[in-house]
Amino acid sequence: MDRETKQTRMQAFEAQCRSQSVRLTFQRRVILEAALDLDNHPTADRVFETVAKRTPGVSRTTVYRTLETLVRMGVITKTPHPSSVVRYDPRVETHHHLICQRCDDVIDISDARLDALPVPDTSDLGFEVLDVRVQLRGICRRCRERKEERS
Amino acid sequence: MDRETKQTRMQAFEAQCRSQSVRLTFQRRVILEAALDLDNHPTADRVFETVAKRTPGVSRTTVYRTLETLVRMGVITKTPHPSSVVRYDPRVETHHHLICQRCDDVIDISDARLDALPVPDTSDLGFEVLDVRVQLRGICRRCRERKEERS
DNA sequence: TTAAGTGCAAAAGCTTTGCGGGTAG
DNA sequence: CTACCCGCAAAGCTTTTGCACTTAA
Repeated sequence: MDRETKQTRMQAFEAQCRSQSVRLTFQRRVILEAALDLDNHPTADRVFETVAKRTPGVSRTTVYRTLETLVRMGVITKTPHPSSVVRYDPRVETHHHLICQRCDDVIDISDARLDALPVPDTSDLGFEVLDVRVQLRGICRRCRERKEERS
Repeated sequence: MDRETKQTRMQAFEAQCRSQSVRLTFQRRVILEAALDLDNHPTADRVFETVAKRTPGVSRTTVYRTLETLVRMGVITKTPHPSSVVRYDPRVETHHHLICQRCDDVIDISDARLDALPVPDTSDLGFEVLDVRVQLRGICRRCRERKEERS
């Protein structure tokens, strides 16, 4: 994420902490900074490693707890992923995913046409739709090349 | 899943086992049957419980291993889910999801208009798209009712 | 000052692995 | 017959919890 966007996001977070009386601690700032720097849907552990490199002493537990706090605040999100590890996503704006069926890798893409999809009516289910995202499921380049090798 | 569809699926599985020389064991049949009977993206553990009720003696390990085998064969899929537990899905045809941002619940929906979405061009990324699915992210009925209570 | 947050250690899930015995083809 | 599969027990990861100490407001 570019420096300017990141700075804006950090300021928004700080403002939100003040307005919601969530304590603005050193750890929370560092953890959010690390999350904003990681693309590709980092796990809590990857965020922990990044934080640990920059400022040793922050505990793994705090990283786990803080990421959940940030999700509840709406500052980051959890992203659906086929795997037994929670994935976080610092991108909060609408975007879409390529999902490899073979290696479970998830790649971000942007596509204006997909952003403009009409929202189907789900009022009969009582579900309030806030955001529409598309998954393109298939086989990624690496897996395709590997498959061709074998044949 | 209705009896007829299930029977067709079981027969297709058996045929695939023969053609790919995958051993057709008692356990594999029972585990696939249980998975086909479970909606709502069962975890391996839920499949295990269902199998255990019907035919005690099948081990949890075998359920974990077999579900992975079925995924590799393309008989079932893993479905992306925001949580630290793998979710399987017996539905292999295109369908879409409502994802609740508050409780992480994932609800299946069918929508012909969404099925017909144009496939964006991903050839520059070397990604081969096989299927397009949509996530409608928002708040489910139960969480909305709970929120209103609080206010 | 004090309620909220943190670190540590330990517990609690979920999933995988190694291995001896069993079985489908 | 024999390569593949199963069950068991144990290990390996990821995530959560309880509690005493620290700190932002």
